[in-house]
Amino acid sequence: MAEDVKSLNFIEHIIEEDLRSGYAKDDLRFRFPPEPNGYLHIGHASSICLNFGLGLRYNAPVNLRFDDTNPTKEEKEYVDAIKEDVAWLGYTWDQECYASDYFQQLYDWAEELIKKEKAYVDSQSSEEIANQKGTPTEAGKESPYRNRSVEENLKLFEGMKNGEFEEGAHVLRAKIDMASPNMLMRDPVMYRILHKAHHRTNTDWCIYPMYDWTHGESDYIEQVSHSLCTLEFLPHRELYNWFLDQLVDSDKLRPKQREFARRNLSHTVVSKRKLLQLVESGAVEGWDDPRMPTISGLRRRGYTPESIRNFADTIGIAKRENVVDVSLLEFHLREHLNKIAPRVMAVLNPLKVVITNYHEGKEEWLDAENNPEDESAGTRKIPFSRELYIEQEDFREEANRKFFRLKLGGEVRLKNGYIIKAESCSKDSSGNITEVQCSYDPKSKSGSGTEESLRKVKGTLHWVSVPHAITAEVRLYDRLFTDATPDGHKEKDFMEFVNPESLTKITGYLEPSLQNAKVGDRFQFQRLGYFNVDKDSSDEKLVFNRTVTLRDTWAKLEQK
RNA sequence: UGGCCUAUGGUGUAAUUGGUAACACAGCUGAUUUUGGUUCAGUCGUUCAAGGUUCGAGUCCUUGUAGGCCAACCA
Repeated sequence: MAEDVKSLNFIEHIIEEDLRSGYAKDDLRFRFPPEPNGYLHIGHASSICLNFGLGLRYNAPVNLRFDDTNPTKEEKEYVDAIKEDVAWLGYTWDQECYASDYFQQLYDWAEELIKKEKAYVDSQSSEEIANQKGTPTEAGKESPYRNRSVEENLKLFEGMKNGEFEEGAHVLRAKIDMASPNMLMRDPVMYRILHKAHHRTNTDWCIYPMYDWTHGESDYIEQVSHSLCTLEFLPHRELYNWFLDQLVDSDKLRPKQREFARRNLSHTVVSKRKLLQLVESGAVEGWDDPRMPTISGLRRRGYTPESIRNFADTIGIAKRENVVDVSLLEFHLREHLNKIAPRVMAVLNPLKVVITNYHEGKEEWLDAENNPEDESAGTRKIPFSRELYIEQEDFREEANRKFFRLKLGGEVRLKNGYIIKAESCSKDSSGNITEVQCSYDPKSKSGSGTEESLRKVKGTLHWVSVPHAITAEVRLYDRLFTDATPDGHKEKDFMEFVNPESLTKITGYLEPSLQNAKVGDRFQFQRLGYFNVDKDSSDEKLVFNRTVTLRDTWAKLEQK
């Protein structure tokens, strides 16, 4: 513990300070409060990791609370997806809560506020109320209904609850201060009438509480100690506290709200609205499209929960605006996949190689290491024969010394196999290379221990045996946006930056051991990248997603 | 032109609360390597500006500047 050198973020400093000033460690409790109106994305992951990370750090419970106060947008489908995503990230919540479970308590408290003349029923239209609100630089005007009697307010409020009025006929407002410099304090709406069925309470209620009236009170009911939200809620804190002031019991814990900056990721967007737009416009195929920065998209793409948690941990949390480079996410992804992904060979852009001095019809099963980073992963057998596929870009008729791959007259090692030498090549009528004829050194077999096998050859290529290869659809993903900050341009819509080449589907040739790969299985296709089996796979057809390429210093050299 | 928040390498985050500005990524060199992967070694580069307090300021004060948030019966 004393060796824990990890520095604290500002939230942890606040908690440590609270602890020092007498806060009992057992009183610590956190919550992750999603609204079930969409899918979770990488930005939420940061918040999830923050709250659940705090729970782990202080051994404190963390509730999963659905902020379900708006039946017009919320659905059970989203509740289920959110639970799946949080669990997949590896976290266990203490209680599964719903703001809708507190509707009765909230209603009772609202009546108390009316009795204390801290709330009133306003019967104006939303336009009228908006017009009276004033602006940030000028005070608002008081509603003509502001001073209704307690009795009348009580009666009207009950009528609202009982469904006696049309939507929009009345609202319940807190009576605070129409001249406050904080617009949120200008008699905010607490309840509106909505004749809509709710995903949990069905038609029990036809009035629904607003966010501000619900959130802090839910925290209080659950005795959440630190209620963490994003920066745009900072002005809400005054109102959060005002509501608590009206009803907090001094022998109960009083929650405190603190705000942090939402995390933005380069080359993507993290906003439910924009994500929805991508789905509805057909730019992607759904919420879990592997190009989406949703948790479900990242999962399908092949990301591991560990990599996302490490990423969240590294970027930390603060109060300033930020755009985290996606390469940091990819670093953590590769770091983890490098440790766990079995290596296999697959050729994506095949070029046939014929080993002219290898017997026709002969085949050998060679030993191949499954993961050089993990000895316990063991070895497997891969077939070798006279006809092989290598990558087109691994052969050139001529090339300089920097090109470590196959060229005419040059030698190269076939991974786990033999050293071969390119003797000649064939071309089609338009000059494209169609086949390379090579000779092999029979004594150079990998692992045989012979002098020849130990020879240093600069290049090593991956390959598959033509007669043994199986095929699969391989989906190559590139960044969804061509710009680092697609939604950071005032005069251009983010949709203009959608990368038209973010998905390429090709046929790949794979070593036969992949025949039995299961949906979700992750592999490193050697020298190419990490791939996983997509859920679109069937018994007849394998589909692989490219999760991320390997780091490629050769590609960088070539660009120069 | 009201109120509030923020400002540290290219990016993100730290700095024992006033005491040598550091960590990770990215970049660049080189070594190792049967993956141009991994690993290892090295390297580049930072406190928004101007004043002030102080022996000493990223940290405190003043004034600027820049960016963000706030006028939904959304959350």
